[in-house]
Amino acid sequence: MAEVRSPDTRERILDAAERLFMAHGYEGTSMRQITGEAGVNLAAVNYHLGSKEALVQEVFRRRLDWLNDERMRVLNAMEAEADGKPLKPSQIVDGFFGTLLRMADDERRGGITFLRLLGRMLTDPSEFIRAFFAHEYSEVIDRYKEALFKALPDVPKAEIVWRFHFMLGATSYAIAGTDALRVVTDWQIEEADATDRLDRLVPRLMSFLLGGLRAPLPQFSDAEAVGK
Amino acid sequence: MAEVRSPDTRERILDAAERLFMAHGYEGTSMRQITGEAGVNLAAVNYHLGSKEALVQEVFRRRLDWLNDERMRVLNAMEAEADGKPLKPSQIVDGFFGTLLRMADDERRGGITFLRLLGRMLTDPSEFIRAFFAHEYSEVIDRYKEALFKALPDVPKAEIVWRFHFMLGATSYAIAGTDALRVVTDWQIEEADATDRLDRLVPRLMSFLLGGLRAPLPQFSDAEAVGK
DNA sequence: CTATGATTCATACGTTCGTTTGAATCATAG
DNA sequence: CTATGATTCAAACGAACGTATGAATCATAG
Repeated sequence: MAEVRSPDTRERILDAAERLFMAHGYEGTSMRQITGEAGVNLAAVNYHLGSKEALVQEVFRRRLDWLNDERMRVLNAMEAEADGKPLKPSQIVDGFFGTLLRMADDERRGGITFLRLLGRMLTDPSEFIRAFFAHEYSEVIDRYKEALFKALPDVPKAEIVWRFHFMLGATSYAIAGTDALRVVTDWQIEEADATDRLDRLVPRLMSFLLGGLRAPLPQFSDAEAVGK
Repeated sequence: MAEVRSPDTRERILDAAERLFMAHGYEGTSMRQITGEAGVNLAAVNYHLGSKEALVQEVFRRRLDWLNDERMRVLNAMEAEADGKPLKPSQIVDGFFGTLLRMADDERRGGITFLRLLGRMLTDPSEFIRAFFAHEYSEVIDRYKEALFKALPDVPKAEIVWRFHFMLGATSYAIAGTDALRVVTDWQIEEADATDRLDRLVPRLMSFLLGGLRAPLPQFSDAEAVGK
């Protein structure tokens, strides 16, 4: 009885799917494109993965399992070192977002391709993709929120949850890097290389996130009188 | 010779497409779904709009034209009032993002449905959609960036451009409102109504954006220390 | 009224989609 | 060697896709 050994066909499918889903989205990528780019037979996806839905879930799972384990490991280590005292907000933000962003330099973990894929898919409309993320992320999100509650005891919990949401948005949009609105313009030479660009992004994004997290609490104008 | 009168068929198609693109994305929505929901014949889309690509562009154009005109109008009014002096960053942020967010209450402008559609589509991978946004937005983006440069003369321009990018990301993710990671949890009662939720979001988001915009400049680890 | 052009309609075209099938090929155990 | 199960392969399936066609229907001008 031969055992389920599965050569690199499966991995080549996942790699090709990762690239193509990043470039064209889930619905915009066909099985024929994937198997063509991977250099395998069309039927190989259904044989090794089962279906297109199972494929995209596996594309994320093989990266997110490591990422969220690492986030947990980092948080546990920081909390052990702090010995019961609250962590600094910057530590927590770095543990969650910094750990993600450092994946860009690690080609074994998908590198920048996976980061951009994740940034785009977090707002993907497909119901089963949203449900998958919610399940995959709930534990680590809860732990980091608790750490922030403890680090910022004077800020209402609801406020922290909102700001966590905003930080996620700024990060996922930044790493998606679509430049949909061509925000980065001519006189910014750069655009050298995607990885290189991310090196310069990370410290800037972290400053922005911390600035937003520690911003003064909003003033609610009575009767919702708009602004100003 | 009868003139091109076009009853409300065209509008009903655009309304249905707006809802369905918001819920299922561009590639995930079929012409048959759209015409079914609109209660019109399948061929009506190609007759009134030409093609699916032209349809989605018109869905955005009928809202974005007004939005970006309004943003221009607000900025011009503020600058006229300031009489050459720099504006306050909070004014500029409110002019750009506040004007967008206030569309949520204006059902004639698409309301929250259009806001969520826009938030999701800004990271859509389709090439022609990105090109469309870049063209549609470039003028107003440039004007607001210039206003920020003037308002924050001590901050390097590149830094402001990055932070504009981050603000866009936080905003589009927030209004997309997918809750992909179920950030808003149980003990937050709410979830009453989508519009109601947005009322509470706006002041919080504005505080966050301003906090991020005015955050201390990032410290670059030596080697390649870029700006500052 | 009739005539004209705008709009709607049922239907079909050709293509591409995700998936399945069954035979061919490969690797390994006995 | 043969036997067995894992893997690959070419081919096809039915369904759904975006689009096009030409006749029917409608509104209005003369």
